[in-house]
Amino acid sequence: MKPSIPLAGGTLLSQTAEYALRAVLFLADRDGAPASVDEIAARLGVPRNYLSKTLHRLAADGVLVSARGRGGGFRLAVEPGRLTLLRVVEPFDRFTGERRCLLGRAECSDRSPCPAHHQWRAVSERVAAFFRERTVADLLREGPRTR
Amino acid sequence: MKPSIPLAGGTLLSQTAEYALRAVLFLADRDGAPASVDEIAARLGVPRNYLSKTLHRLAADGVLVSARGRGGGFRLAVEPGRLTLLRVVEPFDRFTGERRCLLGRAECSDRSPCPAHHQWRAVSERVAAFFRERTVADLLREGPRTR
DNA sequence: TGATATTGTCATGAGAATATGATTAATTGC
DNA sequence: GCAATTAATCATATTCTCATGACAATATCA
Repeated sequence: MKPSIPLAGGTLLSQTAEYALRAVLFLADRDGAPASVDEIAARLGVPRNYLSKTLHRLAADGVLVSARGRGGGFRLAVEPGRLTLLRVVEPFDRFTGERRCLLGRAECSDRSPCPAHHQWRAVSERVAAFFRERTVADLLREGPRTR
Repeated sequence: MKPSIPLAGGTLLSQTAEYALRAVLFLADRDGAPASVDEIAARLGVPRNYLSKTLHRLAADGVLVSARGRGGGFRLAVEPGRLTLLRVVEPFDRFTGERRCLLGRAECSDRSPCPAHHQWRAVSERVAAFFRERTVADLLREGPRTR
């Protein structure tokens, strides 16, 4: 298996979700022109058949469109500016907003929080919001928008 | 295996690291008095032998102190105010600061960034900073400090 | 010394994530 | 219709995570 190449964001994304995101960004850069799995896999340096399944899944979810035969391949099914990162990533990594209480309290919610609740919530919500709100176009646009 | 109970931080921590963190928080609350694996496992509702290995690892890393025999158990080896979350979590989840370029650019660094670089860095660095800078005491202290 | 409590270690297993290779199915161009 | 191209699928392998159960090692107490 892959030895220990660090994931793109620490522990933020599984390998599969990272492949998906990178493939989508690659396709978004080509603006409409379809690319074959072979080409994408070679460009990204990821295993071909594994990527194939991943892309197939994205197509099933309406993120990509696939076409067989000559001149076929994959292309975006959604305009980059309307495609959130969450849509790309959620078929592979479950990004439930749910959190479990770190202190193991039976009762731990926004209304009756344990001491760690708000701090913990703040970080994980920040990450969730990033994927929920940023679009593929945002990532390709230079502006930092570091918020 | 565990079916689909959401992890404590979305995808931020592995199950193992979450066990470790919760155990450490539990111990920090007891202020010095050692607790046995049996007790901790029962309280947290996590598998006993698995937790045992996890705690052993923390002891080997100097985060906990273990003692066998009657009256033994585990206790913190470090004052909660000086124990960062990173020290608790890093034996299990690699939290390297490294990131891989999402666009697959050969050259992608802070100095010559791809368009996605800064935005991606901002999120993952936010998470890394949380673990690096917050201490166990911080999590037990009520204050939101939501920064 | 012997009973008991406790951590430490080992063997093993199920299941998920990741990966590879071979084959099948659909589409296009000639 | 035939060859080429390309996605889709299938079978299988490898490695990692999470977990369980048994037992060994060590410390305490009476």
